[in-house]
Amino acid sequence: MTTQAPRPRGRPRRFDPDQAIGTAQRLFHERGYDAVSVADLTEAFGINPPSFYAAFGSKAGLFARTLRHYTTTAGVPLSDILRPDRPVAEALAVVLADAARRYAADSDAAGCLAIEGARCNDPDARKAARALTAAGEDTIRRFVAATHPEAAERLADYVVTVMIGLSAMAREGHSLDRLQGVASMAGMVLEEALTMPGFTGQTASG
Amino acid sequence: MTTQAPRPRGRPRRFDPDQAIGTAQRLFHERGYDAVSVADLTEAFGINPPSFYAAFGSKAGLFARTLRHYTTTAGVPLSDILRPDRPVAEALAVVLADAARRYAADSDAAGCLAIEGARCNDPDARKAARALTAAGEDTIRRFVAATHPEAAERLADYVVTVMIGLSAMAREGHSLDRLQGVASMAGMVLEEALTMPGFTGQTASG
DNA sequence: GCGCTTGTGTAGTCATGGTTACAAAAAGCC
DNA sequence: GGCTTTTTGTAACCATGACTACACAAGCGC
Repeated sequence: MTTQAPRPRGRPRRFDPDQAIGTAQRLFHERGYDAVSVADLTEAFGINPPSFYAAFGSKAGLFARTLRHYTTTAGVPLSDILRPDRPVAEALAVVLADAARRYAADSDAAGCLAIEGARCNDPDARKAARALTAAGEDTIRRFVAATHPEAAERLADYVVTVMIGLSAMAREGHSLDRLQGVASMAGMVLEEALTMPGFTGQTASG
Repeated sequence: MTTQAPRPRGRPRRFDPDQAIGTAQRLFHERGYDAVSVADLTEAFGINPPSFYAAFGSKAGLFARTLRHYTTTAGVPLSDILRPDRPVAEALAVVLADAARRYAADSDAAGCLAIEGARCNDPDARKAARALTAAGEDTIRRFVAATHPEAAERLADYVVTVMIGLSAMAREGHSLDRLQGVASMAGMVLEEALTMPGFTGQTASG
């Protein structure tokens, strides 16, 4: 239902940028940002470099658009899971379980596109990916802070750390079962950590 | 005290390979394998490419030697911590706490060289790094299996996942305090997971 | 000193990878 | 049908990066 105005004007495009973004998402997810070259992309799209740059500006630009599409499509739906009325520990456990499931769902495109993209070697692409992961971290922290302000940073740090680890383990080829095992183990500590008074980080200092 | 035999034979080296490995370790740890070029290395060593290749064979070869040096120098000493007579949960918690401390100790060289190296784009370098991380994972799994065979894989997966996450968080610049907070939180679940009967991975399947 | 061995310096090769100049093509507008 | 607009295809450019050919230098054994 993309409203398709009368007709743009000049020579019509020989390819569909939206469809290309889907192809790009698959390639970036399978091989990682750095390992996908512009040549790979143009070949997969069936176009030549000038069309690529006219449509997307740069490889990092395409990646930014791809990330936007990914979050609304295949990423962990944090805003849906972290409803304000939901028990905090339970909701966070669901986030971890959902991440495990999604990251291992497609063994050819394992892990989280944003988390993995945040570690690539291109500054622009990295920045785009980090913006997404930072937004996710903020969402988690604010969700916890609404009811447990003092535990928010710690719990958000923990959940994000485990998610990053899960994404890496998924990319190493670990099975869904093993990821789910880690996620469920990680979830067990959430309740306890919430109700722990004065838990401000020095418990392991001895 | 490196026994310095009579004299090697031909023209003497203008540089010390062992010292170069120390320099390489710093560079690789600071910037990551991919982001360090052979030109960077030769410049840092004060030599030219032919000397580099004569001494180390390839960039990945140097990295392999650097990793060996790293494990005996700055890596988490798993074999020392995971003594067979030690309570399992306590020992694993120490591993996590030690990782947090080490990964955040030097903000210019954050995270674990082996864990991060295992995600680089060069197949040979990746293989060398993965051999190390796999050995570490095996050490953890066998340590747990000695007393809790059924929990070994799950606990090893969990500890490794958190360590990978901690390394990533350290590289994002998170403070020592925050990493220690995550590590101590992650450590809280270990005891419970050990004593949980029939905990074989299906708890989150509903 | 002469040959042998080994390391060094100069100056490259070769591939890859992101990006672009330029002219031709394909449509709309009038 | 000409003018304008936008996209396309060919063919590059330019930088980087891993690696090497080759001749010379510097030590040892004799």
